Amino acid sequence: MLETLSFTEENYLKAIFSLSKKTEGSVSTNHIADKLSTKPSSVTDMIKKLADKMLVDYKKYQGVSLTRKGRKTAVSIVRNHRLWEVFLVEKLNFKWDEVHDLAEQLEHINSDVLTERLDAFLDYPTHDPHGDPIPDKNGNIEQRKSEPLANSEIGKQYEIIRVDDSSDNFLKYLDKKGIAIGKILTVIHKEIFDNSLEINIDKKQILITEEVAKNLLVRIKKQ
Amino acid sequence: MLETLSFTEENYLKAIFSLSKKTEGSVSTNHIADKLSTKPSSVTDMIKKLADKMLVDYKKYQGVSLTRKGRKTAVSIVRNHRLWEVFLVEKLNFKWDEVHDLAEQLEHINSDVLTERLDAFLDYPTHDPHGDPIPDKNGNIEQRKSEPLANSEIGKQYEIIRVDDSSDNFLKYLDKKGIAIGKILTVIHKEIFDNSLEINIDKKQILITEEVAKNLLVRIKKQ
DNA sequence: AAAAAAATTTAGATTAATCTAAAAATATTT
DNA sequence: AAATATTTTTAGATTAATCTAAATTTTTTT
Repeated sequence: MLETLSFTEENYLKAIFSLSKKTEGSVSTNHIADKLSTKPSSVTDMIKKLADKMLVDYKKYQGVSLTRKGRKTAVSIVRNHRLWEVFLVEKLNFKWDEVHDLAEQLEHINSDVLTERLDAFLDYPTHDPHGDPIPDKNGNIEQRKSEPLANSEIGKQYEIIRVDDSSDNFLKYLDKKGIAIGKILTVIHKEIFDNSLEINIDKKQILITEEVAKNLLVRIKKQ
Repeated sequence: MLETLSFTEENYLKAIFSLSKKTEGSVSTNHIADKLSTKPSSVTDMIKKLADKMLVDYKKYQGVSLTRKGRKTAVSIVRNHRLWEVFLVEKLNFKWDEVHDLAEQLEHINSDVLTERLDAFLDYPTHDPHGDPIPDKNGNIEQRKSEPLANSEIGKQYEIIRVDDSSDNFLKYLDKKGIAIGKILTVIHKEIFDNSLEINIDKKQILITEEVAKNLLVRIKKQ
């Protein structure tokens, strides 16, 4: 069904998939080049190749979007990536800031059987260590409602369910502050001047900047 | 220490390592080409590249051998391969005839930390599902003494500790006959005409051809 | 030791993925 | 709507890994 793609082709599909979630619609050549740290001319070449394989829709100068087939492939790679991240954290005791690069390699191992066995071995996890949803084997992605903590209201209680930035530095910062997926926090005060927040978490009061609050995705716990 | 090598370069090192165990000394271009299903001219090109990187010793028309550095790399890939095979069989319930191709991909994931974590997670296995020894992290390979069952003596009891052919077909044949690593057998009779063996295993008497007996490595249990 | 066979290397092409520099198209500003 | 800036594509090269076909070296046979 899904033909064999090169490592590089798979990475392009994944990049386009990831970018199209934000841009809604077609993705520009420059964006892809940025995301993959390559040059726009290289992107144009690869896009043509992917278009020949019916993985993307492409009209010159108009950007690209994934076809159904392209999306299916991309989602399957994302599924692999997130399952391997769970494996690395839960079974091999890696920290959540250490797993991305390894999962980038493991995700390209192409075997449906392996993926399903791994899924079962991990007891069918629904989210990866960063709170991102793991697509099911049919490619469906459960979308939990969440909002950035930056949009929160004073006095309300929230549960942290996801991070929107998975960079090492951000994750290590969160560790240091004792902020983690699943924790409950209450917003005490929002500073009008710089939008920083005073929050209560684990019975301690801490201050976080707006930048941090934008990248913490939460859902309301109770009023 | 060990620079980054391409997938292909790693496979050449592994092939040379594997072939030099049998040939003792240097490995010929044609043998490598056969092993990797490629052409001798391609092998020559790659050998030059590996020689430039000080991974092999090479003199035109004289074959190649691994340098200390090349051997170290090859052994580390073999270590990865065998650890992943153990993982696939013990944790993901694959059968021993199903793991080779997956391990061929997993072995190239380049992370010492990952390897050591995996080793610990599997509780430091010493042998893979085919009975091949897993090199330790320093590259030492424990050599258990063994002999082909074809060389066995009548009336003696042996333990099966390794298979010398890991092809799907051979492994499936062994499954069907109830022959597995760790089983104990007694040699009842050897037919002079074709060197086939009558053996007793799990209280059943079965007949195996010389070809099979050559590929079963055993060690004596008691007289 | 000469001839024949086999193994190995070289020369020259090919494919995938990339790049730089220049050209073309689109978008933005005045 | 013209001029300018930005984005995207094309043209032509480069590198890695491979191939075929021809040339060379080594080995084996006679």
